[in-house]
Amino acid sequence: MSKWYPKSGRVIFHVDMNSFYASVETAFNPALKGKPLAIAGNPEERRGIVVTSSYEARKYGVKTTMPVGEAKRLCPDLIVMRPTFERYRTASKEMFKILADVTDLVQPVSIDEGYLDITGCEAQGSPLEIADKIQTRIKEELDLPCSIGVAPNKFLAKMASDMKKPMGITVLRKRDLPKQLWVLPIEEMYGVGEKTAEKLRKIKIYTIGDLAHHSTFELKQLLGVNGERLQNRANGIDERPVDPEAVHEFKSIGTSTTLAQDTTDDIEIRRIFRQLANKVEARMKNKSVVAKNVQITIRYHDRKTITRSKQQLDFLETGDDLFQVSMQLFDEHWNQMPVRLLGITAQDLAEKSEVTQQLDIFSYEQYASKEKLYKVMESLTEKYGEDTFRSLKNNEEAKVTTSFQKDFLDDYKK
DNA sequence: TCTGGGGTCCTAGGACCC
DNA sequence: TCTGGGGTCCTAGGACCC
Repeated sequence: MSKWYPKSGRVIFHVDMNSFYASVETAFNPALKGKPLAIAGNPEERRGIVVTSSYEARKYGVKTTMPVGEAKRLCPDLIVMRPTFERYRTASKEMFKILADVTDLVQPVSIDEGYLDITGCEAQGSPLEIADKIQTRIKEELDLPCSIGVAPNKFLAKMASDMKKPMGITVLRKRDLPKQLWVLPIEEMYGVGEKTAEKLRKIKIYTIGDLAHHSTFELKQLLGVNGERLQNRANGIDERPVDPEAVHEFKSIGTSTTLAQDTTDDIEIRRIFRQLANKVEARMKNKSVVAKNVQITIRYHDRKTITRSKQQLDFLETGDDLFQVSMQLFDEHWNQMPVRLLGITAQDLAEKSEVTQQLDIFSYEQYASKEKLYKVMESLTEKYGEDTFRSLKNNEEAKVTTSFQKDFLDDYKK
């Protein structure tokens, strides 16, 4: 084994693209190079917040989620562009192709970042050499900057990639924690947001080091299971594997829109729900999934936001179904106040193929008689118990169903 | 200058069953 | 006669991340 690799444990990379949208636009149009650039929505439609900005713009104090008006005040020469997601998706695919050349153990976590587990890649060089090769290729082939964190686990790799930007490579080993990690203010820790930082400061935790050394009992009381998890991470403990399959295991598909103007108009609201339903349908079709639960989101004039959801008896897949359920939820729960945002989310998703197969088993057309179907259902209950039988009907154990079908059901079929 | 849109995970209460 | 404790499902909301 190469002397560069630890004798035990893993070597994890976190690759983080620097100001991704802005960088892609600049690669696409080099005339933008060196200019203060912000990618943002349209202020006329009340979508005018900065999504990403170039480093030149950041020098002026331009930040993500800042309203465009404010950003322009801070930086009068700011170039503001609408996002072009197709471009970002293309660039993202190319970037992940380069990562896949190093190892199969790549876990994309968003359009512009991912983890790699390069344990056992000695043949390709030391971790630093591999990181450098990745960074150089992404720069030369795609003209895009990235930062890479190199560490024994995901959390440390994530924190490390954040330490030198743009175009940094940072190694963070266990022995580096006191000097590199523990000195950071608590709000810079991944997983600690505004609310948690506030709670932690109240018990005199100001740095990641303070968190690492605090009473675990008190942290659990304050933050539940998250307290212990955050403390473990602060101590450099994080066993989560790099999972290349995780990207396929999505749990919901949703879309929402902020209205150009608040409204109480029934017709307008129906029209918007219709559009949202169609959009969700298209994305569900694209992934070949169906949904057992539908959730709507209503944000009112005062930004107060409610969600309402309903579990369905059957799996839903058409835009019509989504629209009907959404309108029903809306009519039941809308308080008649002006609406700012509306959304639909399909939840409890299942593969369409599995559900279809599952439905087959319980649809009696394929059996010689109704009695035979009943017999099958009885046997299923006997074999698996009532709870499992219910699960089968709910398609939670399609695999059991499949094996059952093989050694049992055939006898009863036509 | 007023705060987008896409997600995940966790918590907590009530219903219901055993 | 009015009472335990455990487990799961459903619903709503909150925190966090990019």
